[in-house]
Amino acid sequence: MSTEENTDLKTLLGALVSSGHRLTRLAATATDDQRSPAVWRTLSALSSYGPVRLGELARLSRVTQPTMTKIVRNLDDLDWIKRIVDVEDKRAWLIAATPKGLAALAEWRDTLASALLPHFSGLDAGDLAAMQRVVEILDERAALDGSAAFEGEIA
Amino acid sequence: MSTEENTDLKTLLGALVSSGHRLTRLAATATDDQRSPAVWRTLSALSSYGPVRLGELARLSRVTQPTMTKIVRNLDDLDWIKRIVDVEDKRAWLIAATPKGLAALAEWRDTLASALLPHFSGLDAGDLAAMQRVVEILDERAALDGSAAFEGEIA
DNA sequence: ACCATTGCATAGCCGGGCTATGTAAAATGG
DNA sequence: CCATTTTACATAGCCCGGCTATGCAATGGT
Repeated sequence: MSTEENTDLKTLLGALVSSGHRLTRLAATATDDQRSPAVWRTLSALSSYGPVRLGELARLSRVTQPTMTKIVRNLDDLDWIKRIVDVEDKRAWLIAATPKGLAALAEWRDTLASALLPHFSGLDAGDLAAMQRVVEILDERAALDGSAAFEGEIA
Repeated sequence: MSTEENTDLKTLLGALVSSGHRLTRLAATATDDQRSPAVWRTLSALSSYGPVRLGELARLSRVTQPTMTKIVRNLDDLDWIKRIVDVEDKRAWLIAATPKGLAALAEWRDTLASALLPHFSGLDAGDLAAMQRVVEILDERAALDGSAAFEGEIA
């Protein structure tokens, strides 16, 4: 991979992050959403990884443990997660999404996507394919396990 | 556009927003960044639109005016923006990015993108093209003017 | 048994979000 | 011209998600 290609990828990555920020605000204003990205991100992680320790959930979400403690307390109040005693370690909690939480996540996605639809009308099949591919790339590369595993393979 | 295609686009949009959240956290942890997405988003908007009123900047960024007042005060303290008296209206300020602010934005993008590169190694030209296209779509559709203009054209 | 490490909660701070309110300037209408 | 309404921004207060630092209890190692 030449320097020029690296520069192109670099430029793209910077632009992708910026565009993502913009999309985040669009998403926040497109619906009367009372919850933050952190809530959905956390529920999404629980949905993907199943019950995990609070500290591990923090790691997966790339936030510090006290931050995750706060988020989890919030989700607990909503009955969107439940705490499970980790029988192997009395210090630890396993955090699991409840059916109510998963339903809320699904509903959020649906409501949000519906609200965003008008902003993205008129895209052709090629555009959809591009979006699909980028989602795949991000899910693979921005996920902690995926990223770590990939680096392991290269190194 | 059939219902099925709408469903696919809906699913994609929801996934894209989620993936974007994940990328945001990756970006936040990939660098020792002391500034938030709001700072960069605002500087980026000023870079794109040139000097605008504080209220208009809030609108462009999809946040409320008091929020933007805070962000602008922050940027002002850093000498990354300057306030310009709007000669047409004594109540209003024009907010412009300073060269120092624009340099900081460019440096952030470079530093961030460099830090992200290892996570995204091994992508092929098709992947880059997909990312390029998605950035274009988001910039066009998530931007306030672009989105509004497009809706106007359809209606 | 003792000590270091680990897991989570708490404390404190900051900034970005919001709604509500206040002040001054500008626009509007009689 | 003047009273009223609207507009532009600042301030206040609240909440939440970030962080670092610290505390307490459990666990692991020697």
